Parts: sequence; structure tokens; C-alpha cells
Amino acid sequence: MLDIKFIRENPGLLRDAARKKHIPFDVEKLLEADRTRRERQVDVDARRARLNATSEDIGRMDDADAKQKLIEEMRELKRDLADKEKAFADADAEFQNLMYQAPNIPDPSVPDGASDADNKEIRRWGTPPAFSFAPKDHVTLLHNLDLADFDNGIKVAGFRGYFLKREAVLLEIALWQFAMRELSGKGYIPITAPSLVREENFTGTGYFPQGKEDVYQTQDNTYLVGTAEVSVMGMLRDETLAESELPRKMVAISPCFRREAGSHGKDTKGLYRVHEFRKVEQVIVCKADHMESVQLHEELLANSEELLQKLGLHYRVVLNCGADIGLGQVKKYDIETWIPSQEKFGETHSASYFHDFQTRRLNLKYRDAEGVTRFAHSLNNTAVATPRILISLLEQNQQADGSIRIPEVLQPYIGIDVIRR
RNA sequence: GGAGGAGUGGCUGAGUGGUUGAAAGCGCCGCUCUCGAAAAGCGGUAUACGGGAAACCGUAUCGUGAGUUCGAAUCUCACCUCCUCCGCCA
Repeated sequence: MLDIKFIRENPGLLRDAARKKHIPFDVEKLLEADRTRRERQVDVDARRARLNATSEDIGRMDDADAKQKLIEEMRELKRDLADKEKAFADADAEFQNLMYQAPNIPDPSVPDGASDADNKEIRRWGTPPAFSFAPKDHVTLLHNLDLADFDNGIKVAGFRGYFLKREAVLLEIALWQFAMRELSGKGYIPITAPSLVREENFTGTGYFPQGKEDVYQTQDNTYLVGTAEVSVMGMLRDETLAESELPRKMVAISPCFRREAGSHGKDTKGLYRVHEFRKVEQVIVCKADHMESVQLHEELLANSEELLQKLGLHYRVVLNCGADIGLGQVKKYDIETWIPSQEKFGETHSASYFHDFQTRRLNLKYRDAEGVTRFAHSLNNTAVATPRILISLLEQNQQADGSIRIPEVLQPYIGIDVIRR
């Protein structure tokens, strides 16, 4: 959510933002709703002021007749007030509704574009592994080594269901531990986060109302998170932090659930697109300072690149174009990791910053050096998402004999250096 | 799941229909005193929105939301959260 004062003063920026993000949004309608809401608030406040003042008088009066007369008058006023209050409530609801839909302003460095095809590659790290044989895809590798069971996964869990087995499980756990340990070494606080959370956390992080279709809801009106970002940001909702506590760097692990509504035909095989997975996520809350946000955004990206480099995985970084960044995001990088069997890169990480878009919704503030409370800034990035990263990890490390080398940095967590049958 | 109890400002805590946005204490800030500090004394210390050039004014907020009333922290209802006891349980 943006500051309405900012919108009043810069309607053009919001209009441009919506256009760049390819999000339909009527700025004039919002400004009109803002004007209406304020007019009606004045109506309500004036009547309330009179009611309050008169009620105080009544409390002090002795003359029963005069008192009764005023009470009658106030009854009349209250009927009028009720109408005005209803009118205000309607206008305010309309205003809030539009405010929740207003996109954040993308950074000027965000390229124009109509789809993810227009994302700009920034750099590549490493080279595609050279194979003296035709590399197998991850589904085949998993099957040959008995590392997963998709048939029974679907039997048990339905479409996109899967079981991981044997060393694939150890590998998954090793990745979490590796990521957790690396990042906690950099001062990120490790957290295990709830994945079953209440609605306000989704609204607060900017996923609701527009993204409700993508989320599982329970019969208790709680929802399953698609990322620990939702619960970790929710953890700080309604807090006023001291500036000395910032930046607060956290690394959280949680199960993640995504309905993948609208992507039924896509990536139907294997571990790429599943309804249920595990993810280690970096989340930062920092001062309301653009340069600090930018700097920490780069840090989050560098952290994830470092993890991939230590794992020895070939990847590239792309700068997402306007159409491929979310409502609240100012700027986003994706890291895409090389998938040999497809000879292309697949998204494994997503790093974004929000300025105060999320914290305004979450009412997450801090007290600055002058004692002024401000909305903080927030950012996040994937550290490692499993099992998706296993696709690249297995495929890039496969050998001619069908075995799979385990990256050196993971070996201490698993106790083996190769998977073979 | 069953039975009770409770949610007031940064904190403790008073307040059961009428100048209560809220006593008192603690904390914090400023001043006085002091070479300095402590102590003591005095004064000040919530947030949001709206109006205004400003001073300032208005409105809302005592867990949240509805309601009763001329008037609600105080009465009613629903919800949320916490505590105690019983049951169940990884």
C-alpha cells in the first residue's frame, strides 16, 4: 500500500506504474474515492462534535424540561448522523478497496516488458556441464536411482503429488542445513515459521486480496502460506522497532503450498511445479531508506548466488521486467539455474524489495534517531527451495554410469559423495 | 473438547454511565540545584485521520467488531488473545 498523500501529489507516477506492471488500475477513481471519503468524514465529524458537546452540557444541567428538550434534539441529530456515518463507511470501504489494489512504483531500472520473456539477463555464472553422453532428465534420474515415487505421490496426494526417497531426502535436508548455516553465519536469525496462518498476514504482505485464488484455505478460515515471507513479516505486524534493531535479517524455513491455479497444463512432470514444497527464505526489515533497500537487495541476491556457487551450479541472474513483478514489488531479480536436459534455465530464486508497501499494510514501524516513527522497508529472497533445486543439482551432477556426484559442501551433511545403486 | 478468569498509555495499575485520552507510580525528555553525577523539586511525555499558512481546532482509539444510550473504558452481543483447572495428545 502506498501513502495516499504521495498518490495525491504524484498521480502520474501511479498511472505509469500500473501501465508498466500491466496491472489495470484507475488512479482517477481512487482520487475521487479519496475526495468523497474526506468530504463525508467532515460531515460526520461536524455532527459528532455537536453531539459530544451537547451531551456534555446535558450531563451538567439541572432543569429537567430543558434537558429533555435537548435529548429530543440529539435523538433527531443521531438519525442524521447515522445516515452520514453509513455514507462515510461506504466511501471509506471503497477507498480502502482501491488502496489495496494500487501497485507500488517500480524502480526506473526495471525494464519494460509484457511477459517474463522480456526479462533482462544480467549475468551468468559458470558454464553448462559438458557431458560425454546425453544427459538424462531429473525424472529419469530419480526413477533409476529410486529417489522418488511419483505414481504413488499422485495416488496419495493427487495431481502434482510426489514422494522423495532415500538419498534425495538426505540431500534435501542437507540443502536446508547448508543454507541455514551459511546465512546464520552472516548474521541472519534462523527461524522456523508457521505455514498455517491467518488472513491478515496475506493482506499485509500484499498477496491478498488479488492473489486469493493461489492459496489454500482451511475450514477454520486460516490459509496455507506459499512462502515463509508471509508468516515472518506477519510476526512483526503492529510492532514498532528501535532503529538500533535494524536491519533485522532473518532466514526462515517452512513448508510452502501453492494451488498453481491457472497453470494446469504447465510443467506437469517431475519436481518443477508442485503444490507442496519446502523453502528456506531470507527476509529483511530495514530502515526507510531507499539506498539501504537497494544495498540489502543486492546483498540478498549475492547471498543466494554464493550458495549456488558453493554448490557448483551453473545459473544466471535476470532482472524482471514490469509485467513480471508483483503488485508491491519495486524491483525483482530472479535466479535461474541450468537444467541440462532442457538446455535452459529454470527459476529457482526470486529476490525483491518493497520499500514500505508491505510494512504500511502490516503497520510495521520503527522509531528513528529523532524519535519519529516511520514505516520500515522490507525485502526477501529465496535461499534454497526444495525440491525444485534438486532438478538442477541432480542433472548437473549426473555421471556417465548413472550415478550422481554430491557437491562437496553438502557431503558433510550426508556422509556420502556419490549416489549410486 | 469441557469449566472458570482476564485483556486499560512504553511498563505496573486505578477506574462500573456524565469535563476520563484516561488517576497514581515507574520509565523517558527538559529545566532548577551541582565542579559533575546522584538525590530532590518543577514541567513535559500516545497514535491515526480530517480542517488550517500557522497557532490550533475537530473526530476516532481503553483487545477487535457490532449494539443500547443525549452521553460508554464502564452496559449487551459476537469474535480474537491470554491465564487456571479437567480431558485428550506428538
